[in-house]
Amino acid sequence: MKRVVVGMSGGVDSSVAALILTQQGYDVIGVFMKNWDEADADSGACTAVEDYDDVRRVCDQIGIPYYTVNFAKQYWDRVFAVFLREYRAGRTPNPDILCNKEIKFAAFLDFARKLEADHIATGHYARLDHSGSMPRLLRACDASKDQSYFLAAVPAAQFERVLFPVGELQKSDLREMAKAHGLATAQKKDSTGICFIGERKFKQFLMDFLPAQPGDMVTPDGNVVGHHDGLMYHTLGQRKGLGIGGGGTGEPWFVIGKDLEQNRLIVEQGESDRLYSTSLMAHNLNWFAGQPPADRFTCTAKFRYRQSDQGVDVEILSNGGCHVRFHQAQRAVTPGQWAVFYDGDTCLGGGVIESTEALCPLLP
RNA sequence: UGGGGUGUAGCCAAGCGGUAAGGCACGGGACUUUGACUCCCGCAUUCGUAGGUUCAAAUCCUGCCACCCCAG
Repeated sequence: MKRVVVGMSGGVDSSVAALILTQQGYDVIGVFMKNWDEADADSGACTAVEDYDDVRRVCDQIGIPYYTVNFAKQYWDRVFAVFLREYRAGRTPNPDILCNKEIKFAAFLDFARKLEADHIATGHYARLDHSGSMPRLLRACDASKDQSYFLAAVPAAQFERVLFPVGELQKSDLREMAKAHGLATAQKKDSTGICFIGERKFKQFLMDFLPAQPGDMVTPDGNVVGHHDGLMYHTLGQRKGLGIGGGGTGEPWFVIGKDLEQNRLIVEQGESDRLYSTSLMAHNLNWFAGQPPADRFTCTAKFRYRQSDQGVDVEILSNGGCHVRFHQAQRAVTPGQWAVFYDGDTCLGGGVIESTEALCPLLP
């Protein structure tokens, strides 16, 4: 009997993933990862305990053994430290993409090997085609839940023994299945926020690790219109949290840039053309096929989770990066985030956004 | 000190005798395995202040206060 170790979060998706695997005749072991040690007992401190309780309940219900494992050290070193470094550098990282690469499909994979597992599985909404020499990552059948974006940094080899049991399901059917089997998590609300850390007041959370560095908020022509507590607490295209309003056109204000040298946050009132870009440069590329489809190719891309697919022309550069030209100007494409490429339902890979070319230069 | 103007929520701002629009900000929620965006809901028993007129005042009258502008 093939053995599968399932990463269980305490949510409904991984619960059903485990259920499906038992139905398919696998020898299933549930494993709950605890990767974040709560520093202080503020908001959401107990959710990890509740989540593990749910994992235990579900595993008892479907009759599989369960374990818990703590990757807090690895998470901190390989994910969170990078996350903080990126923020310090003025970028906006995506910790969950890194988490998948470094923890769920690396540290966890190694752990499963020690349990002599043939496969690992998670509750991700994505599909893997194992028919070829290399695994091919495909979008989930439920397009509205597709999470392939978050998997774009994982080297293809790390997917060789991975199963995504819920990738074929519609979310509504998955909920029904959980309900039909009376799973403890059937009605549980989907969790959001940074993986293993959870929903937080983001600025407050960051402040615990990146102390305030107050500076001015200025318009593109240099008028000081307010003050900020630190550039790292804001990201491109952001509206909330600026605290400025009134006067002018009456429209809301948005972050359109960061001036690291002078520690100034550049803001503008209304939907600025300056928020739009026509191309980007990316590095740290990961291609599931082992290499890009060609030196130049056309495909679709996403620059953030749940964005609709955008047509782009990709040009591979000699330095290992790539230049991505957008068919249509894109709003608030942000350095540190990931550009992920698709050919139809196939996820080709992705890379970290290094810089963008503005539709309208910020400085004349 | 004369003359004029303005004072409505944190900020803009409608209102012009009939019982406080709207926007921004902010708060809450929805959406969402990053950060964002977006959407929905909430947000002045009260109109600088003290009186007066009136059935009824943010709206009219008077005093006072504050700020702005022009004179000087």
